[in-house]
Amino acid sequence: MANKTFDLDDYISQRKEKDPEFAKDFDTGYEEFKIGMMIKEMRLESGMTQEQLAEKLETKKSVISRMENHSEDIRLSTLQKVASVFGKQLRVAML
Amino acid sequence: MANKTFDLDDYISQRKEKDPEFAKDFDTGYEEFKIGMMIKEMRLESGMTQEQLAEKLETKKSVISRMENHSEDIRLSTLQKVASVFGKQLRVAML
DNA sequence: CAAAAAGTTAGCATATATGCTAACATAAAC
DNA sequence: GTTTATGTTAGCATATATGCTAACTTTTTG
Repeated sequence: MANKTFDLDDYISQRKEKDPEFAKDFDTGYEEFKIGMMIKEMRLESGMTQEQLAEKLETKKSVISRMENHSEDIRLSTLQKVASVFGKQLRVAML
Repeated sequence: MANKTFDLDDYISQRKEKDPEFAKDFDTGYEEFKIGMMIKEMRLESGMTQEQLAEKLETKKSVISRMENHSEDIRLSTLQKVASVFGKQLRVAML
């Protein structure tokens, strides 16, 4: 799983099958919820604590917690910073 | 071309080959520049003026121009609104 | 259990995306 | 070449993402 491609929509659809509660939240339109999930997944995969991620992003753990849990929106530049910490490239597409 | 998948990185690399000036701008790190290009491409493909797009987004044409040309960053929610106007789904991935 | 580590939340400060107007520039239409 | 449509930019107002601290909760470790 170290170098997997994390596709958000795939993740969502798979998880919706297994977890009806999750599906409900997502369908209600909590878009940022999934981004937070994504960030958390990547952090856990890389074995980091919130504080370690925060250090790499030159911020504080409270900021990471907010991003993962209940931030309402996020800037593209912030997502890019996060991606780069994980050695990933951010890709944005409309399809 | 009506329903094409617009992959940003592919677009960038293709264009860099043909247009060294563009490549220079991109490599300098103007990340938002490419998002603006993407929005403009989609608008033109759908045959809209900036003003028409602005109306659908309930804003003004000056906002669209700024987004397309020299905005420095953009919120994910804004990108989602734009995508939905074009009947597209926004996809974000780190890979 | 007790202590330590990790994560959460509230509240406020600051930076910046977005909203808007108005003046201007450029291109299209006639 | 003069309207008309379209696009650009500057300046300012407003909304909100992000930064930070401190108190708290939860989990982990011994």
